[in-house]
Amino acid sequence: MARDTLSNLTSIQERRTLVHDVLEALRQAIWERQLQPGIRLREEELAEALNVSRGPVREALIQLEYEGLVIREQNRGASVARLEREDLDEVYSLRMALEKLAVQLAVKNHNDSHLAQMQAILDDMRSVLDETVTVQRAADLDVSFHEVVIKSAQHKRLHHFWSTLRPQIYIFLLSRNVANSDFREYMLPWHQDILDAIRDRNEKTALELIETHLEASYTRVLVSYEEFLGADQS
Amino acid sequence: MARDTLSNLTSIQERRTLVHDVLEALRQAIWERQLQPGIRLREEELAEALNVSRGPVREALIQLEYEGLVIREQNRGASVARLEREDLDEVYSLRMALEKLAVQLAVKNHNDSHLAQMQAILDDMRSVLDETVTVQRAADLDVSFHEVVIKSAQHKRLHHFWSTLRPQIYIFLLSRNVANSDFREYMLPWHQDILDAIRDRNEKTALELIETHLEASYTRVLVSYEEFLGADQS
DNA sequence: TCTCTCAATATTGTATACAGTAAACAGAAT
DNA sequence: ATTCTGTTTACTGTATACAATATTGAGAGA
Repeated sequence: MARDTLSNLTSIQERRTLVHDVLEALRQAIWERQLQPGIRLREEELAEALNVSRGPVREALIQLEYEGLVIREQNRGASVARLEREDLDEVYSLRMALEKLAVQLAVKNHNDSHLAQMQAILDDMRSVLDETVTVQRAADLDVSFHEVVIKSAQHKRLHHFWSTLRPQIYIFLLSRNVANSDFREYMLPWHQDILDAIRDRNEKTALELIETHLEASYTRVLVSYEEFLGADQS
Repeated sequence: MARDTLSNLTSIQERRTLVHDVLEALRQAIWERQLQPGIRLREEELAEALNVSRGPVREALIQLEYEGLVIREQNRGASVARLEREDLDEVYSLRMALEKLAVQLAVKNHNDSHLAQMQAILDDMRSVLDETVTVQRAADLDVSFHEVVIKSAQHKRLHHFWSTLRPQIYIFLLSRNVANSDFREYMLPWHQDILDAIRDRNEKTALELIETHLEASYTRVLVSYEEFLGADQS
């Protein structure tokens, strides 16, 4: 069989494990607030609900603890993490440190594929300019752009650390009340500038941009997340 | 019963789980190179050797994967990670980013206990000035000083991330050929300066010091670790 | 009424047993 | 000889069963 025929086949979806499925289900449920902060996550209960055994559930909970979505205590089980204002501060300060390193490396190490991926996300943002868009969609676009920046740094550990932060970043972004003006005035131009600076290998500008951009993002999210926390109490 | 009576009791050693014991055993074995890079880590084999079941071993391997000491592949099991020169670069660049953030926060958030802990470690370093000292001991002192700096930042996630890096940092430090001159010319004065800057809340100096110090540490470790890798091949 | 003790219960920690996957090998076909 | 193919084998992935721990609540004593 000819080589090119083979390479035209869409690659087989890699075999997934139950841990993976459980992880996705739980993350999703936490993001959608079906599983609210503080709620206990009993291994057996989850296992029954998801039609798996305790093993995969347990491993998923371990992973979720790493991601900061779940708290586990010795002999006392797991519960959905309550993310307070201080957690927002921690996540964003760490994110800042990681992404600053990332753009510095991205300027040197990016390749055309990375640039294309970033551009594709920007195009997606542009295409939804005139539609009303869900918070999830907005958060997806935002997070995925930054993930490509991280990837273009070509630094395995950096990517891994950042990925660990991602689910929490996502939670905070979900508190925003997105409007179309967000995309027009904020998401699109900033990200475009960052992409340009990386493409032009302009380290200084890229650094300044990511710093200002993340500061601004933090300020906005701080407002909406505190609102959310306040509304939650009453 | 009086309050002070209670507070005088040394706190009960928290109940440890088998995962914890397995983790320590495996980390130690990897550090001591009893388990060499590339060697396969079969769950059942380890379980038998350590007299536990596969469950705790499996969880320990997951944790060790996070720490970068072990590689796990779908359906193909785990093996001891080979840390190459690029891994050294990754670990140190990340470490730099994290510790820079740490000292910035430490300057603001440290308390007297942290300063005392740092001073105690410096005293330990001073006390071994005239003895011959093992690499392990030198690495312990070095790493533990930096850990206190991280702790004094009072940033849970930062500490957690750094702790994940620690076992790898330790591996690299173990490649050094420590001499007493190291302590006299290098470990003691630099760490003392960093402590002073943190105590004096001098952010700028603290930042410059940690940066120069880690650069210097990287340069030294790079030499000894490449030597080690070279010797290993032949 | 309050505190203490002790059993009952619920839930995690651990062990064992079974199922599924992938590498390794031997034999057949070319 | 070499490539293919089926079978074996060794392991991880998953399920179930048992042990240990921590919380709860009821009853006894002050």
